[in-house]
Amino acid sequence: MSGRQGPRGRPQGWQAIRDDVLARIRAREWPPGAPIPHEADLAEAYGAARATVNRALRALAEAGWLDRRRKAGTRVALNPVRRATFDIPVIRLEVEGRGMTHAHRLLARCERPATAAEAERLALPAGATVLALETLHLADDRPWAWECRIVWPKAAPGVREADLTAISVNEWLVRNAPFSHGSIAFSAVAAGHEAAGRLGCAPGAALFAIDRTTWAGPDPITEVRLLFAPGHVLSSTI
Amino acid sequence: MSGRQGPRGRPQGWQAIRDDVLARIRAREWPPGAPIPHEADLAEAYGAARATVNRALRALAEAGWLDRRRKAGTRVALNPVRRATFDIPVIRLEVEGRGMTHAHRLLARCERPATAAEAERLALPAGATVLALETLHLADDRPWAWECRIVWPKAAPGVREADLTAISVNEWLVRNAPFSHGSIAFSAVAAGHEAAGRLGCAPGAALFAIDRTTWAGPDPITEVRLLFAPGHVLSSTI
DNA sequence: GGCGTTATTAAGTATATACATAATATCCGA
DNA sequence: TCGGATATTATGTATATACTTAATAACGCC
Repeated sequence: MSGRQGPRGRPQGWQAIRDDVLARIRAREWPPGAPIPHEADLAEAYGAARATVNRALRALAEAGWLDRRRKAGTRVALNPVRRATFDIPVIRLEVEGRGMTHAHRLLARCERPATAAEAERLALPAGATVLALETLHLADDRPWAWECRIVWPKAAPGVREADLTAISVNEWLVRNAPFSHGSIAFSAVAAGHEAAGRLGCAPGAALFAIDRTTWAGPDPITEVRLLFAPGHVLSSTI
Repeated sequence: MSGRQGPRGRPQGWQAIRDDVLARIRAREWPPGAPIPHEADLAEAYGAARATVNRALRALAEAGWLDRRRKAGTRVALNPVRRATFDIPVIRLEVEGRGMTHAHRLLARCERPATAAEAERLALPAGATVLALETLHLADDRPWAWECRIVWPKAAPGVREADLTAISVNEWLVRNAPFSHGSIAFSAVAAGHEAAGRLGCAPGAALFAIDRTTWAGPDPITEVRLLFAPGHVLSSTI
């Protein structure tokens, strides 16, 4: 949490109000569940306009510290749900961001009809053909992540023609097939024989997995499972 | 992405501007890296005040779609970094949210000097005494997560006296020792013998792990490792 | 007392205006 | 031509004002 800095490194303006309110919440001056003064009162107390106070309180509400409802007023959140946010960049950038060099190999590429399960999950029309791709991402020439993906070419025009050995599907899609929404799930899975072979680890090793599905409006673009080499850690600050 | 709804379910006001700008970005009318019109121009184009346009563009910048810099103007983000945000509630609420009943058992509790590694990680004073706790969380009477935690009582006054069999440490800390910041990391680890025993799974099974450290200003509050029973999935929408 | 209508309230949004700030662009002198 | 001072510019923030909206509270009727 930062902001415009005043003479002694303290934020000014709405960020100062935000920080002061947060300090009072932390100090239990306004305990969880308790209502805090109205915007108008706070505005007067801080000698600021209501819009400025609104900006500060809105920021705290977005961060999960306050619950705000029209007419009901503003209350300190009862269950201080903390949000962890993870940036999900292109794999290449993730690797390079750790000071390693990235490379990828397109291990397999074929067009085939979607399986029943895939068609179900992605709401694909019956008998739809998908592009199935298998990519190995390398960091400093060592296996980093194994990517198994299906793409629905209808929702990603141009994939068929793209040279996916030069640019990874991952990156191609990010740049050429913007999605409107999707889901992401993290889990831990035991390496199967195939994964173990790809990633150069023992079968049964604990692997970090990311499953992601993305959509462009009503159309599914892609579904992917990423299995990372053992030891992978996804971290963030809260 | 939602907002105030107009007659046909379409957002109004600044959210309409946000959605329109986003649509143009998606349609490549403003391709990645390209500058978009100035706030003042957009305001005129949309027939709105600059503050309203500002609100819309700020929202898109926070979501990672735009890069904004004073004087330099506003550009479509070159690397559309998508952010996944996870709510990190109290474990009890997470379990109950899935329609199961939560219970916990305090397996161990002792006060001991911090190990060298712990003191290092948490910047504890030499020879500091920490409270070490081991808790098993149950969902519908089946193991859900195994929690190994150390707490620095100095930064969490009252923990020593708290009845941690009635309320889990997890929840006690959330309610009584608000933190200012911290770190969180997700990974996959193989179950050791102890974890396997606690969670009722085979040794070597792939477990989803969350490591978290929280601070109250300069003081470390707690460090915890959560190992979830096999099959645990952390999901979110993006 | 129970229930539906109305009044009130506090947040949400929109606007015009003004000034601040951080980059960039320009200019000018050595 | 280089480097530093200066002007310019787009965003960032603050303000007063006004109106909207959702939810609660009050009211009055039956």
